[in-house]
Amino acid sequence: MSDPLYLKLAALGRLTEDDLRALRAQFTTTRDVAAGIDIVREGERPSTVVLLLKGFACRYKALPDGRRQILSFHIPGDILDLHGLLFGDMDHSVGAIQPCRVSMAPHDTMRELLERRPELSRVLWRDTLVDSAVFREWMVGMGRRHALERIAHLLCEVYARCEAAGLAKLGQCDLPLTQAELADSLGLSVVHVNRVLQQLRATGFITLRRGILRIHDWEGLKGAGGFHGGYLHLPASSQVA
Amino acid sequence: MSDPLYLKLAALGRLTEDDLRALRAQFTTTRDVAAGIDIVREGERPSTVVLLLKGFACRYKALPDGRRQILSFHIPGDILDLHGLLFGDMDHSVGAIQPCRVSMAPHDTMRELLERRPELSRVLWRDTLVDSAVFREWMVGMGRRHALERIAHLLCEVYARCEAAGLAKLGQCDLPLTQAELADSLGLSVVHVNRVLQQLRATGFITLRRGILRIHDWEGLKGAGGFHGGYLHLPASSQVA
DNA sequence: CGGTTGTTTGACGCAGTTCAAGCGGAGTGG
DNA sequence: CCACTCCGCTTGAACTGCGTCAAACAACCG
Repeated sequence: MSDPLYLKLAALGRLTEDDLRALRAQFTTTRDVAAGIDIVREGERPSTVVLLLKGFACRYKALPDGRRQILSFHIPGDILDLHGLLFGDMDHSVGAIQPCRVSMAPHDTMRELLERRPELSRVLWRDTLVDSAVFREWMVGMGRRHALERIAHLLCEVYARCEAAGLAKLGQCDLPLTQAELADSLGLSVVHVNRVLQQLRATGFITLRRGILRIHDWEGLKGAGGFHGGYLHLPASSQVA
Repeated sequence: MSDPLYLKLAALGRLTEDDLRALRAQFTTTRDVAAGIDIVREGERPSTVVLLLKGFACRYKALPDGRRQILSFHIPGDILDLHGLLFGDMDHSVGAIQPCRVSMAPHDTMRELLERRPELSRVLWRDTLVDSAVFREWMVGMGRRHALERIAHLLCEVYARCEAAGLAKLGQCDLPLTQAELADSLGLSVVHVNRVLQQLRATGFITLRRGILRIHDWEGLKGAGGFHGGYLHLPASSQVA
């Protein structure tokens, strides 16, 4: 089935067709969100779980003085606020980077469903653990990798995930991020991101224009970023790494 | 009950006495680990879940060239590798900072137990989500906070967690970390950590000697680190924040 | 075609790193 | 009980990766 949710969850456990359909059926309503608008906001107490159907989104936290840190990027098929389902409130925001289409499942029916289907619970739990693994890898980057390694690593990660989601082919995928957004996700300044991207282009590893990322030398880029994709727990079929 | 596991899990859901006892009973064997030794190692496929009973531990990832990033600190009551239970393999290591005592529960009986007790599953799921929330906060620190804010924030976090676990009193708790370990957790160099700690001492916020952290000005330290403890999801009773 | 948003460039400054050396306390062995 | 060693802490000086500021440029959009 081509539904992005199916593709993703299939990699995380042995769900029956029935489990999948039951879960998918929870997402009853649909909403479009314009670029730059928040899908879930810090401090809110959401009453639904949000599934991203179309577009790029990002998880972020803002400091009172305007600094902000992007915590993760999300692509179609990602569930955006399981945290809210388990805790009731959000300690961070999720914003639309492109115009996005999202779908909502009410918390109460969702909880009932998970109660009845332990394997479904486990798969969603694993999903949140993969998010954790990505957080950890980003921490390594921000704490211990130089700007160039950090950027190269991020590009590898995004590409690998897009490929697994069927959103990339032939070394090419969407990457609709401004350099400011890249900077906020990497803990760098816009100016520095700009200069390092030029380096990566000059080396011939990538081109990045108009929101399209082309990887010309996957091995080179992987090497530059020290990327090993195991932590993403992608299905073996699409193991670019 | 004074068991550190009970204290912790009680804050994460409405577990029955029975649930708690059943979970605790899973941890059948006990092992002592010397300081500096790994409790779980990256790449391993552990067959048990490890509960920390005594001592400080840290989660970390090492880069091939010797750089390393500490990802989180752990105190008694923390379960160290639920990731391994859900995925089978570890993408990072956990090491003992002090001499530690740990207890092990076999994966297979653990899985059975969770199958039978959905509320227990949910509580452990929440536990991993709190870890995630801490990761996110650390990312904000490493990406967007200056050294002084970062260190102050970490000290607040550790103290708040120790207090909730009954390991702190009167603004004082154990912090058996070398400055090298602090540096590796904050993405800084040892030298800089040293200098910034002196600043914090000079301001009168803290003293830190022989592994004992004394906080003299909680509000001041909180302010310096921009700390708000909500993300830790501690029980309201011990909400220092 | 003017306004807005994103990219690029240059010059300069600083927070934090690196290197190198000295210091102090704790453990060990003679 | 002292000498030796190891490890962690501290200091100073020089260096640099990256940030900041400021301005020009390019692309998009109504």
